[in-house]
Amino acid sequence: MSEPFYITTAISYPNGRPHIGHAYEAIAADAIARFHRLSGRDVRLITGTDEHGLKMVQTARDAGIETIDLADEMSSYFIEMCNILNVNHDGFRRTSEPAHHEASKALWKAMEANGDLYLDRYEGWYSVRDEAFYAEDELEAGEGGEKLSPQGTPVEWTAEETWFFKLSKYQDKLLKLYKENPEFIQPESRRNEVMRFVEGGLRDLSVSRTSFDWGVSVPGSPDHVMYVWVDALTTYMTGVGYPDTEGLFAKYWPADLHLIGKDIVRFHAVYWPAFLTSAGLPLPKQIFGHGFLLNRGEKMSKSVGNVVDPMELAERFGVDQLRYFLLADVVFGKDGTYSADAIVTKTNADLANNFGNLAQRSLSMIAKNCDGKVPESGEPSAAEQELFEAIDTCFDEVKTAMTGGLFKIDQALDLIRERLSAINTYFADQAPWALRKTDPARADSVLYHTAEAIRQLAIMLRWAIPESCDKMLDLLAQAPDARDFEHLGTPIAVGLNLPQPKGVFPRLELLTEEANS
RNA sequence: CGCGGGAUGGAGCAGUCCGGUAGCUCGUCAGGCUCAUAACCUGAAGGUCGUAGGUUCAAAUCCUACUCCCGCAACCA
Repeated sequence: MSEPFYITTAISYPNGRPHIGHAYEAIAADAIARFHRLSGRDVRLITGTDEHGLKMVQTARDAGIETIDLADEMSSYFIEMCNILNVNHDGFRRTSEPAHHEASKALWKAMEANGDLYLDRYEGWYSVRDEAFYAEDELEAGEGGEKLSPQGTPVEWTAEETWFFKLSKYQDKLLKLYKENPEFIQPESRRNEVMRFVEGGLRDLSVSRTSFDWGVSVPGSPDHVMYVWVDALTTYMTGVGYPDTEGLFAKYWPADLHLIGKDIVRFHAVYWPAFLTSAGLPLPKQIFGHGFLLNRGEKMSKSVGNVVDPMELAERFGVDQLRYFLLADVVFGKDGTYSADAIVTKTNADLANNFGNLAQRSLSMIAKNCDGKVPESGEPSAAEQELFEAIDTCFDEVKTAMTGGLFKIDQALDLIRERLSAINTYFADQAPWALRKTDPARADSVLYHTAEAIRQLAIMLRWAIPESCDKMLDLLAQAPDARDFEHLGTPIAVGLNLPQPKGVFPRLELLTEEANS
């Protein structure tokens, strides 16, 4: 039985269409999931949408439609995005689903049974826009002297009855958790931020609202709905069958990784483990807060008009081109920058030139000179030994980069790029087109080893750009079930009939109007 | 003293935790090859690593002070 690996993305708040940041997170999660699948692990990837909360209600009201209709429409775009980007999830959970309501209530009851929930009054200046309370000294005066939140949104004095979660009780336990498990929050900078926050003291958390009813109702308190984060985080368990703790849950929980954006690290690294501890459930092994993507160095923003639809990018540049760019060009964990120019440059250099052209030049020689069959391998010379030693090392290094708990995705791809480049160097040094005239057997040997090297690299790269690597492996006539990491050691068969080679990565041209966008 | 991120050859970045010949990609220049997607290979030019001090045999890397840029609002991972 292979070892389970359970990974989740954050669930997206769908009061707008998905943007490049959602795509980035989904792609990264998919790449990590695929890597583990290729390694033979039993992987489960769950994503979804967090559809509750006042903003959804308001957005729907503004549009003149029912909230659920808005949720249906918007979540469909997120599902579509996953399909288009080849994000191969094992479940798309929506918080509006009945099963999810059941899961959230079960978690609530478990926390209540542990004595961590109590009813109290909450009074303060509340901003509907921010869905947050503010202290008097945080407020600012507006132009007419009215009170505004620090974000400049209107606030009103609100007193409501609300359920509290005894977060304060978990301060020491959380700090102990962070200290004993440095990998629990990554990268390092995020971990430091969280630790500082918790060290500063935790207050009990208001976990219910009575001001609207679009959410999961609180068991025994029909006037209350749960604070969005209580039910949003529960999605990770809904995705493995909770509250049923047999079956999927027993197998996959706790999650190996919650991949999230850096803005919601606090909810995942502080509230979530506190909730779970309270409910007597095991904690996820790691929270990883990735960075944000900046459009040409600027934060994307509707007012600046630089919000980019990831589906349009995929359409324009290619799904794998977009995936490769985001995974390879952004240091995982840090903020990154994207632009049409950067995507074209990076994917042309690494995919079209370094990889695609390598396949094309070698496979077309096989097609023309070897009757389209994989030629005899011959005795490996020192050049081949050196090449394959480098490729073997590459896989070890890639594995280390991807499984060390730090997910050095960009480094892993860089290692692969280096080896593809090494194959190009090998090919040019050996010059099989010249050997063809002087030593045909040796030329065959070079072509054989080049094909074999490409086969291995295509397998190694398959988690990042699955569709293209599969095309590449099609050109090498590899069976669909012979494309996992365990097949790296099964060399391509001599005499195998290869299809007519054709380019896998077309070169992209940057359009004039894209030069500055 | 609010918090955080950043400043490294023309551009974009890694390296900074655990001091020891400054690395990668793109671009530029010169040469090679002609199997290939104007691609591939070789070589070269180009940086006193934001500023000023300090520690050290030695600092991009540690310490101190300072300057500049960007987030921490909104749509948002």
